[in-house]
Amino acid sequence: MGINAVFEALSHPARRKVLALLKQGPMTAGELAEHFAFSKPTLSVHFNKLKEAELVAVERRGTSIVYHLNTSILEGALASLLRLKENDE
Amino acid sequence: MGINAVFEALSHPARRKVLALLKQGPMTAGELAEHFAFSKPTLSVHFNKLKEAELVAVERRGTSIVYHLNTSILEGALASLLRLKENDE
DNA sequence: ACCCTGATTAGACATAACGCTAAATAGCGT
DNA sequence: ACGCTATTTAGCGTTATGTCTAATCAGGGT
Repeated sequence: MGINAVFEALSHPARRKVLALLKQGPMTAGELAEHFAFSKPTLSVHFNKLKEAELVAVERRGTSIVYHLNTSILEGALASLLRLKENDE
Repeated sequence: MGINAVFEALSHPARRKVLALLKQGPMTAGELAEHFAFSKPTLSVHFNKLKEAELVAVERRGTSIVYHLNTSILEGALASLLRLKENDE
């Protein structure tokens, strides 16, 4: 888990697009789905990978499920990439 | 290709480790291989994905092949992640 | 030309990813 | 309890990934 799951999750364009949409604010699974041509079950699997990587957090609201972006995990990935580029150490 | 190939390439721990090793300076395929338990053919496939993503550049030197880190592509990935986190747009 | 060393390609295999449709689940309202 | 809506899980087929061993290619030296 951890950083591996994060990079794995980031490696699919649809999942990065989900993150980009969630940057604007929380959205339900259905609202997110409107932005894709994929079936909802397919998207559900993508959501799940983002959740496993903790890139998104989930909140149930009535019959809907709201996804939130978790920026702190994104910062972890960012830091990891920075470490590959920087001169220190 | 482009950014997708870059994130794909980054999604495997061995490939990120290759990049980390190359950060210290260029290395031959054989030198890189000493740091892994994988067979050389397996590593060769990983090198190839890094090359396709242009995260590394290749230079033949006699009978050896020297791999160099390409930091500019890393910056592209960094910029892409930053765009997912920042407030502007 | 031959051989040695370094590296990749070919072939095989197991596992996982990705997409779908159809079925199951969870919560709300009546 | 029933039905409605929102979402996920199950099952399936196809394609891609990751690993290996064995074979091949490329360059240099004798």
